[in-house]
Amino acid sequence: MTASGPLADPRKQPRDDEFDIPFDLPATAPAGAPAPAPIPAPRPGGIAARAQALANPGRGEPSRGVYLDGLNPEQREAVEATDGPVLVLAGAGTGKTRVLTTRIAHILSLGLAWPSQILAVTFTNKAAREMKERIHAMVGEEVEGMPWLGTFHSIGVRMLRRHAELVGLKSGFTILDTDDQIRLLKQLLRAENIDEKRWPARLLANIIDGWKNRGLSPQQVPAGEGAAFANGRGQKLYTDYQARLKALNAVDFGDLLLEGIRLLRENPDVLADYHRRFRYILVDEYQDTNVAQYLWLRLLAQGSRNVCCVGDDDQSIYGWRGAEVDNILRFESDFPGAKVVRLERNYRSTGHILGAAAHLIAHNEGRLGKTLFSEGENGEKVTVTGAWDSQEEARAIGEEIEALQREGHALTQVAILVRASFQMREFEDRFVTLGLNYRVIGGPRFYERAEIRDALAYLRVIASPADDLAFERIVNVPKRGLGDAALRQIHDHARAAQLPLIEAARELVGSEELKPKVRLTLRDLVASFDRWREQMATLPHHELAEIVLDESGYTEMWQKDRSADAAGRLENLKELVRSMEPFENLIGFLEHISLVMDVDSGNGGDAVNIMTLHSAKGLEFDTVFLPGWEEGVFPNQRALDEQGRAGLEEERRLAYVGITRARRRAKVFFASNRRIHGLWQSAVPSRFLDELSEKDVEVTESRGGSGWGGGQGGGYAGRYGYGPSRFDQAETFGSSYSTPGWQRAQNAAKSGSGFSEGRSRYAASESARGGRIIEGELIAKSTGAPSRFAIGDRVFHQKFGYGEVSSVEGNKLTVQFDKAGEKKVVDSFVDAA
DNA sequence: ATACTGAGGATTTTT
DNA sequence: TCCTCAGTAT
Repeated sequence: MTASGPLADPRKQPRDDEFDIPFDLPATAPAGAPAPAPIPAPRPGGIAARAQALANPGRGEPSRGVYLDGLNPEQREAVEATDGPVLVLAGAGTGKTRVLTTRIAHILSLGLAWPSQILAVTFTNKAAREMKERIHAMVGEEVEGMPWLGTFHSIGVRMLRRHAELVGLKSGFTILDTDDQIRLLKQLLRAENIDEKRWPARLLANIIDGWKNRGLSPQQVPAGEGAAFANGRGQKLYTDYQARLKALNAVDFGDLLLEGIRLLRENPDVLADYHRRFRYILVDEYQDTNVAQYLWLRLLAQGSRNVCCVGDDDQSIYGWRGAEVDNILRFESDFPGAKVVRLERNYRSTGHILGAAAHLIAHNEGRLGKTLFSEGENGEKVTVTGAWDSQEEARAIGEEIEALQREGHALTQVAILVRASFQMREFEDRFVTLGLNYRVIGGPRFYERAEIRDALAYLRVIASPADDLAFERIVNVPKRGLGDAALRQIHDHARAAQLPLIEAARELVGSEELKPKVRLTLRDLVASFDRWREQMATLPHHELAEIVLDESGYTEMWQKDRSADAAGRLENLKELVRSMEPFENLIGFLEHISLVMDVDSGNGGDAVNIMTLHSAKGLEFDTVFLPGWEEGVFPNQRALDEQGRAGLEEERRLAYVGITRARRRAKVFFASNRRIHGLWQSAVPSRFLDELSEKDVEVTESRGGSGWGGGQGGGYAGRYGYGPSRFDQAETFGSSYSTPGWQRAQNAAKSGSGFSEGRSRYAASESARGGRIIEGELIAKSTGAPSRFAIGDRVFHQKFGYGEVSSVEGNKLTVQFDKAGEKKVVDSFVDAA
């Protein structure tokens, strides 16, 4: 097996023998070791033996290890129930990961299985990495013998590479990401003469993904659904798409599972091998599994039936991408005789936070029901604060954070969790003004950046010349005069001669068909690729990457670019090259990148975390700010429109996830007016606010004193008003929140001074003026050392690019940025241009 | 082949 | 409002 099956840690050179060992022998067994059938004895001196010795000083009875100490009774029950199916319902902060990792350590130390006989699946690489680290902490090096610890996708690839021929692929198949997928679909749509305006490729990609999530092959698509796209051509397009993938020897992410299912179903011998191999199966975040993943798991679990799924139905927030909460709700009937363990003891949050969250989530109907409790203090109440508009919301949160900072709290322990990323901007702008360090988590991913994808495309063409999608991507990047016309010629020839694009190009160069200029350029390009491919054998791959980027003119292209982000892009390219170093070779790196494509974002010191609620799942912070709790924003209007009650319940689970991220302080905000897509809209507080238990909530005024009902000349309360909405009539709204601010707001709402469409525009300009006044005060207060910049200076800012200083007040500058417009920034954030 | 212009669309995200 | 994409003008 030289075409490299990926290992759980792709940075290790794939071992040649990995797949040649019979499945019922452990991959890690030393040569000549006895086969551990049916139950392997602990190897002398092995981890299991050591653990047993530790656990049972003076006794021969192997039952209990030190690692079990400190588990509560339920956790211990979940760890020790090794036989048969187990469902662990683990509420937020109840030690879910701990149970999972301890269970693995337990299985290993009792010698119930070799490391290579345990299948442990997670959703994200991050989760897999963490699990691996924690197991390592418990059992040491033995974790290195666990090749089947990984994400659904990485394990899927591993199986497919081994048996590629059985599903019509070659082992070196490439994995397409969403971008490649869409470009391919665009080609298909064009070939079918389908109007891409009416039937966008992106939509088709989503539909196909949806089918794949549900485990449906083209033939299995329900007739009605297959007809829904492009006047009945959906199913045909799906079929064509799969055919194209096969022709390219490629798969998309969905195929990694779908083809895996097909492989197991159509090849009983292969399935039987895996049944023998996997004595124990563990699944993290089971509530997030989709139908395909469920089917895949069920196939594999039919062997040993020792399957342990850990999840929390209340934290199922990925329904929109195919996750089926049903999978967890149905576990007991899917796996008869299953043991269900509930973990309800929360180790993370204070009583008030838990109480508020529990009361909220109790409004959902379809749930298994858990009641979290903690033995800690009640702590601070959850606060609910109204702001006039989103700018003021950001200002109020900024001030609270500065206050926390003054009290000595670390910014890394503060998070702002938003529903949608458009909400982040307001905070970024505000924090730039304040000079408050922040980091956005989850934004555009490293690998999605154009420059990274371009660089990778070059490397892909070098590594696998038949990668047409990669070739297409970079054939004219940087611009070298090989435009549409030239590409079409190459395409035509490739199709006629049945060759990959780059080979077709090579032949065309030798003919008279191309214009002389094009011919020369293309000849150079083909020659360059030949040269690079030769160098692949002699040069370390990261050096090769550097050479490729330089010689292709790619680096130069960005060096010449004067736009704001060019510097950052060059930095990203350097980072990419750096990240290649630990890998054994180019192939290994590309394999890793196609599945992981995630570079550890260097923890840039003390900074506030800004992220979406979705990406906050699994994390925890001392203080959590939850802005934007308004009807339409959260719960999100589209979720309600498209998914109805199910959508509302998922939004509510999202709210639950948000609150339960907080250890000590949860602070909810809403704004009465918000600009959405450039239009000011008056907003109604989210129904979720009223679903928080009053005993755990305190309604406060925004700290800046300029909130609704607050200060700033006492101006806002009178102008404040809700637009007409069903929420106004809702009975729950007549709640007895009793702070002055809340009551004033209610009075204002009842007095009928709600804004009409026209007046909400008026409100917008008023609020904008209010904003500047506040900002003026702040700036006036913060005059520090005189700035090193003067009016008229040219400056460069990491985020906004080049600009000219138009005013200087202390260390705060007002800069007219060429691209980003006028911004106020702290001078330490800019450099002289 | 590239630069400009106007329309349209704009959640959530992993692999 | 602001960004992306497609189509047109140079």
